[in-house]
Amino acid sequence: MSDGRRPAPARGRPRDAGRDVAILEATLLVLTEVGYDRLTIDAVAARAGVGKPTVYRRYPGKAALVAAAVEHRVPGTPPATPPGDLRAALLLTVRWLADQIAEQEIGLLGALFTGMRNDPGLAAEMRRILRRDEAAMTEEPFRSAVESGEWLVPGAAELFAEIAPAVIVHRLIFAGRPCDQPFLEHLVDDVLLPLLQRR
Amino acid sequence: MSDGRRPAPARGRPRDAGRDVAILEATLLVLTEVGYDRLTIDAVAARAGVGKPTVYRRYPGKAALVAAAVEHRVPGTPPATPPGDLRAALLLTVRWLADQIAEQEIGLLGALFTGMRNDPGLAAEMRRILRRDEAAMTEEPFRSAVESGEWLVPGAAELFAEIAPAVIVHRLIFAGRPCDQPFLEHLVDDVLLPLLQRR
DNA sequence: AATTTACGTTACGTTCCAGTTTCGTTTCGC
DNA sequence: GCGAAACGAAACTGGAACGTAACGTAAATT
Repeated sequence: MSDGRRPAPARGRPRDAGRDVAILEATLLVLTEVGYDRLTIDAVAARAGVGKPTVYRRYPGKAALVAAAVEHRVPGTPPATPPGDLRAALLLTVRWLADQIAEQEIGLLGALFTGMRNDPGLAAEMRRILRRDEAAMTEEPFRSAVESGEWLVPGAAELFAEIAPAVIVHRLIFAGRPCDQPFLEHLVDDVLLPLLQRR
Repeated sequence: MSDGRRPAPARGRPRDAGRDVAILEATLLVLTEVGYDRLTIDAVAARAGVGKPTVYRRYPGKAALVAAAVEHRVPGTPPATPPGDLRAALLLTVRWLADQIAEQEIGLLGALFTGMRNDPGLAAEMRRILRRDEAAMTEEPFRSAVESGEWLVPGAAELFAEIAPAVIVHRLIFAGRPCDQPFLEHLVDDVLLPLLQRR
């Protein structure tokens, strides 16, 4: 939404764009490290090598800062999938997805959990980002699959986006178990493939 | 784990069991209302109609209090399912599950998200509770289904417990959309039934 | 009755963090 | 060069919540 940039001051010293990105990247770092509620502006400023007023000059508070940081975040691109082998493509995508969630997104999901209670705007923003990432994620494996002449149930991409992240997050958070290779193969062979290729 | 009860004081005024449950129930109430991190001991004490030292006499801090409250919580019992109609049974169970999660468990999941960062013990405790609840949940519909001579894939109960809560939570939290009737029918017809009856 | 402990109330001191202000310095546009 | 605004450092105020201690009272054991 608002990125903290004013229309046209045009007078006096302009803001340092380098500090802009330093603040956002530091926010993401702190967010993934300690979670949303333990994130403090002081910690972000220190990590960014920046004074605290420099942060407050750009964002009114924690919610806006985190929203801007998540917005700024460039999601990793899913790996290119080999054409002609749907199982391998799904396995590759699911492994990449599990790594992404385990390494980065847990902090974002925690922010979503925490922030949605008091700041619905932040929650909506984060959901928008997550949808964007998921869309980018589901595009690749199914495009190559369809190109290979593979038959898939209609709405396969949506079904995948609905189930795969859910099950992975459920295992990581609620079960507290890692998404190792046997689990991912189970997910692909016993859940995803039967659903996507069902006729 | 520890429920804050001493072995055998046997002398002096005994602790009031009524206050015990009042504290735990107030904790659950506040937890579902404001979430884990915004839960304060003062609020719990006030809600329970109890002095703050009375809480601290029983639990050393927030983590132990929440753990005990979640332990004490009696999970709602899933509705009895009609035999001979697996689809109706699943639909009933899934609807009940969605209501449970939307009404109560979101606070618990938030506590899990928050607590796992600084208090692994609390996280483990909450996972144990969640497993217990899920076990109680999956027991009913599949017992009646098997009794009716319905054929199910081996490990059907585990598969259900792995997928249904995950997809429901994903929709509620990440997508921010309600689990209305069309969604639940989609979940049962397009995901659960095909997987459980696959041969 | 004496003792021991729980209880509520109230009042603390502490810590953490938010958000602001001040000040001296730096960097830009004009 | 001059003014305006950003910058870092630091100090500051205020609030919220923690956890503890002190008091008088209530309830149990012996």
